[in-house]
Amino acid sequence: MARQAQTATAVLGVLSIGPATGYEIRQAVANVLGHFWHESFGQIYPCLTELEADGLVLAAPGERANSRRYEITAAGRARLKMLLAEPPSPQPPRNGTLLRIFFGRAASPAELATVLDTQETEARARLATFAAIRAELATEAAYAEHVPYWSATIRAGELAAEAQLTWVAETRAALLPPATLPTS
Amino acid sequence: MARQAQTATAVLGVLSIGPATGYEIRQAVANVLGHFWHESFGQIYPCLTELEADGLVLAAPGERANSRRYEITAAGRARLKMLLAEPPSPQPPRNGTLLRIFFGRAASPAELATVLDTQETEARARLATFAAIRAELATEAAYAEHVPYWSATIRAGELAAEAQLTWVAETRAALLPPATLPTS
DNA sequence: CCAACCATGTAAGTTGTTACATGATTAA
DNA sequence: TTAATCATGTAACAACTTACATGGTTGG
Repeated sequence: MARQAQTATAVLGVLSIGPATGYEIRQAVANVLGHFWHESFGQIYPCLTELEADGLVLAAPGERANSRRYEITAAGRARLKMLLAEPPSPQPPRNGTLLRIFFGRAASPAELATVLDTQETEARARLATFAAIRAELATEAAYAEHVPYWSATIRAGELAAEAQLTWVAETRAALLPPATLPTS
Repeated sequence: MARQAQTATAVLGVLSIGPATGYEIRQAVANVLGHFWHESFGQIYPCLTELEADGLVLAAPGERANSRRYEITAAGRARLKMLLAEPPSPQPPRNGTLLRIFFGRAASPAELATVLDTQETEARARLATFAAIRAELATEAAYAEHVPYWSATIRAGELAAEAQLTWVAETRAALLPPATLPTS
């Protein structure tokens, strides 16, 4: 139960919204949720097999040959509720950018500037993606009950990205010699 | 080179500040840097052995029996500079809290409230820790050259924690029924 | 008909954690 | 003297990724 509990949570969660094939679960995880949670094929299929064996999901033959559409069972919903109530197992921090800044004295200013530029570009790209997702969410009437939760999730990403932009600006001013600024 | 490259960066980075035993490296990583980067014993010792074989660090007998104090070599500094210049390999997102919020419709409001409370407590604790580290940094004259970099790293943590507090407040208002508020 | 996509699954390999084994030193 | 801390290292295990193997379906 401890094993793959986190993957099971994600898979059951997706199925709690509606039936899906393994492929579609992967797609769902790769889209909105993908900005906060990652799963790969190699985990999803074995997990589905296990969940089926435990009676937490049911497989029906899909529209295509060899495809199976999974549905969550009542037991599956109960399990999901349990899993959601468990305290999230913290992922050990591994922030490559901050590792580079922390040991920044051993690097050259040009390298630090690149790190900060990349960080800024990525944060802006994420904000743009979130804006696009929000626009899409507004038109999806079918999932109206879920929208507040999805919106809250996206909001976390937006605030984190904004904090990152603030940090980049502050850090540029603090660590980079003014001469390297492109202005004037 | 790809293998354990990230661990090697952290280990060489610590040694670029001063000589240390494997145990001390672990300590260093567990303290300030530990809020942004994690390494375990099982990685550090084999990594040191490899680095020594590659001539990037030198081992001298330490003060205690069976202890070895490692020093970075010129080649080690050069390698560190290279590693710091490489783009950080992104860690796949696995935010347990956001996973729980995203599927929040399948959970009860009480469980959501707990998740948010935990998030808030953790963020506040982190801010307190960062304040303590800042106070300590101010008194350390020996590492004055590194302080701007360490300070920038801590600042990233502070901004992230503050963003998290903002998010918790917003999300409570958006997702939790007003009746569950403890006020009046 | 061919490319792109839908769809499932496995096997090998890498990475990282945890527990264990061992023992010296220091402070209470 | 006993607990905590310093110190190193390994072995087993768990988690996760990647590449591979396979084949159906749809649209241009």
